[in-house]
Amino acid sequence: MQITSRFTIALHIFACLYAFPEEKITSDFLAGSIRTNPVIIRRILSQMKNAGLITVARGTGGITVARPPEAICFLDVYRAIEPVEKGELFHFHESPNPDCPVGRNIHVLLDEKLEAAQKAMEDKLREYTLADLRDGLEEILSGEMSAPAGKGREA
Amino acid sequence: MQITSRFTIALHIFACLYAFPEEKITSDFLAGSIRTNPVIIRRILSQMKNAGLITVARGTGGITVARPPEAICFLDVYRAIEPVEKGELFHFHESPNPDCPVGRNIHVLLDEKLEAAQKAMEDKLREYTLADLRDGLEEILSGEMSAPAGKGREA
DNA sequence: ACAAGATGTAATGAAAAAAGTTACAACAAG
DNA sequence: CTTGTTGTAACTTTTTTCATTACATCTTGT
Repeated sequence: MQITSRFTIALHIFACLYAFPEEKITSDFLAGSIRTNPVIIRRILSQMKNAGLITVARGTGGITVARPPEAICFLDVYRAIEPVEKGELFHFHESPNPDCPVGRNIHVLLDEKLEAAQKAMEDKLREYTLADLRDGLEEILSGEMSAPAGKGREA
Repeated sequence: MQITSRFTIALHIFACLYAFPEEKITSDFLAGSIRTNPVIIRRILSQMKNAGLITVARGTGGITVARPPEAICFLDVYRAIEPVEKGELFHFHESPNPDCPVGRNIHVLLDEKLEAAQKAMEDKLREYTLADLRDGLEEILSGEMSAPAGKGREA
């Protein structure tokens, strides 16, 4: 099973904010870049707003990032977007047999280890910030300029 | 989104194998401990068999672990069970706009970082083996003996 | 040979979750 | 008060997971 595309969509949104600093970024604009429905975007924006990562201008439209890019890490975005059952990455079968010594203890037995694995991933997500995202994008785009799309490469 | 319960079911199966070394472990037996359908179990067994982690006795029934418990890590089990699209944990939206500089680059932009996060989790899963599982279970069960279930604790 | 008890797997269904869509109220600015 | 936007409810579609039934196949014991 995979982690929802909503997370990568959220990062996509930030990438657009840094890529088009002049433009007013609306949910329609973003939906065009991501190729999905504007309502999908608005729901994600809503979650990020509630998490205090951005502010959204009602009525007029437009998004502003609430903190400097160095101060928002991927984990902040992840947690804003994936508020899945108590934040547990791994899923247990609902009703193991309490009359079986294994069944009634399987959760305790595994919890610590699985949480450690989840934490390892989250710690890595914490290392990356929106500044990395912005810089990485800048680098890619400047590369695109010097070697434009299409096949126009000299022999 | 969460990782399928099939992974924790697989670990549950190994726990049973170590907890009941005398008994012949059948898919019916396991289904009883996990409280699911035997076919669910058989499909998981089939995956682990294909991955070379166990052998299953056809006809007569019974499961044997193919390697010593120190030689099978949680990641081996995870990979046997979750052969999700090229093993990618994070999911991208299918069709970002290729005419948008962000849309056509979002995948490259994020891939490295998300793979690093996934790898961090997998590296942690690699640290735990079935020997840890077996030992942890043994410890819990010996604790249960001295302080039996129910509320019979002395004041 | 064949009965008993397993596994292997296809086919199908039910339930849950994710993604997409439509519709419209609320809002801000010119 | 018009225009363009956000906020959100309601609903549908699609996908995925989980569960179930059915039956062919295999192994062993008699």
